[in-house]
Amino acid sequence: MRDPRPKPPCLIAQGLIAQISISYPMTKLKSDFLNILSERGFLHQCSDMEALDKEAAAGKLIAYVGYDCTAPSLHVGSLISIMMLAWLQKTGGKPIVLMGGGTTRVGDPSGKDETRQLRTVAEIDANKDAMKQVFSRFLQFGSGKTEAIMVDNAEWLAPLNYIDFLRDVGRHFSVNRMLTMDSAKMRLEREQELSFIEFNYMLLQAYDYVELSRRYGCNLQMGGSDQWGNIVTGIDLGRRMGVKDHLLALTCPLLTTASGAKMGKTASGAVWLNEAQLSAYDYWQYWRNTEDADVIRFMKLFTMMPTDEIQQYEGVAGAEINHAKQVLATHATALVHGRMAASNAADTARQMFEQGARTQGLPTVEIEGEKLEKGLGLLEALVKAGLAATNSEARRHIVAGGIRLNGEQVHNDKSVLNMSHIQTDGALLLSLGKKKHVLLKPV
RNA sequence: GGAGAGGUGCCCGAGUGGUUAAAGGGGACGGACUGUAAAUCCGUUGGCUAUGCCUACGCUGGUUCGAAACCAGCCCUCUCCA
Repeated sequence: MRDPRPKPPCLIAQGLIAQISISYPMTKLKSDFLNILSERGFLHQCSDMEALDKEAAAGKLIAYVGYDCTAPSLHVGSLISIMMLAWLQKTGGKPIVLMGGGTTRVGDPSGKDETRQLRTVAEIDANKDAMKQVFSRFLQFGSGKTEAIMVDNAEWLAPLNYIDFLRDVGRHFSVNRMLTMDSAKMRLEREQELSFIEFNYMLLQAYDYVELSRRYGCNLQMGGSDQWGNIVTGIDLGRRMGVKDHLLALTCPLLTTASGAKMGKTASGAVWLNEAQLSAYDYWQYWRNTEDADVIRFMKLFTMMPTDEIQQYEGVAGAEINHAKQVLATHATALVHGRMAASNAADTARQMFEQGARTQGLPTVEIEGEKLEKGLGLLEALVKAGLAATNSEARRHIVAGGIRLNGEQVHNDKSVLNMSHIQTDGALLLSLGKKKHVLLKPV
């Protein structure tokens, strides 16, 4: 689509985050919402900063973020947008959590190298149900003015009729323009396939925005910077389809660590928010291992710590930065798993790493007592504990000197575990490297 | 529909009949050093009941003592043409 409007003055080039604070010094922002977001480093691009500030100050923001149901849990990558919704609610706006029950059936090509396999509807629905729970930790749901609501775009997308949709919505889209958008351009440049179904994703997301605006008066869509194209397309579509509200777009930067790695990926996969996918202890560990250079930035983004408190940690080093990481981990974990779980994780880690003492708080795996009495091969035990994917991998870890049993390095890959290895706490401890520990408990 | 190029391990990418479980790089993991950080250095990186066996270079067959490599058919991607 052509955009007939002159570009809003605040529309900054991608990647030039710093410009926001230059062109919009904090004193000029009237709303708490934008002041907080700006101060904490959430802002990347905005379609009309002045209008957004005005609406926010007047308490008239109704904003949505869409989440596709591609996995049984959200992960750290989605956390930043959840935080934006939480801040919105705290500052008098109304958050809408949009579950992509419909759009996930199509698949978003944005930022993806290649087509992902289509998911079954049953899988999508199961994912959706599992994903929901985490939002209640961050948002107050209800029907009040600032209470959050959750909707599923399958509600209006699933019943769409193809011909009607083409005539009502499709005619507003220019393929010429769509091909120039980042999501499509990347595939085209890399000579990778972009299937028609994915190509349609943009239309559906644009239509979502229109529908949410009609149904709930939604006037702001937020998301990661990779969503910019989809979001402004929605704004455009809204104008063409006669939406009266002034629709707005706001994106946050796509986060990488100071050394350039994508946020939220570890060896064992994504950093999931649901306990079922990743224990609170491991979640705490993820944040504990933050790089020095990221601590302050992450405190601002992933905790609700007041900024003056965060400032105390600015520029610290050595033992102090280590302490700061613990504070970060505990605050971040408390948001997702609750205060209890967070402080338990912190205690467990303190005992394990600082005192070298094992505790019951470590991830625990149950094994058959009978098997242990007969003698359980170390390789099998490591696989059972989840410390190795296969016997061969377990063997390699042992040979490399990465495995410890009750704190003692093991060198023999033929070692056998039995009841004599059980310690007074009724379990035995297997460790991989310095950081991964699992208690094996006979049942 | 026609012509050409291509499909190799988690990713990129070399290999065009025989020590090829497949060079090199990236990533990841382990070790050393540290602060549970970063950087650096070293090692590992298909599976198994393991001096051997099985699986693997898009799929299916074929040629051969022997195939990722040669042949045929099919599938998929890209480029140009219609």
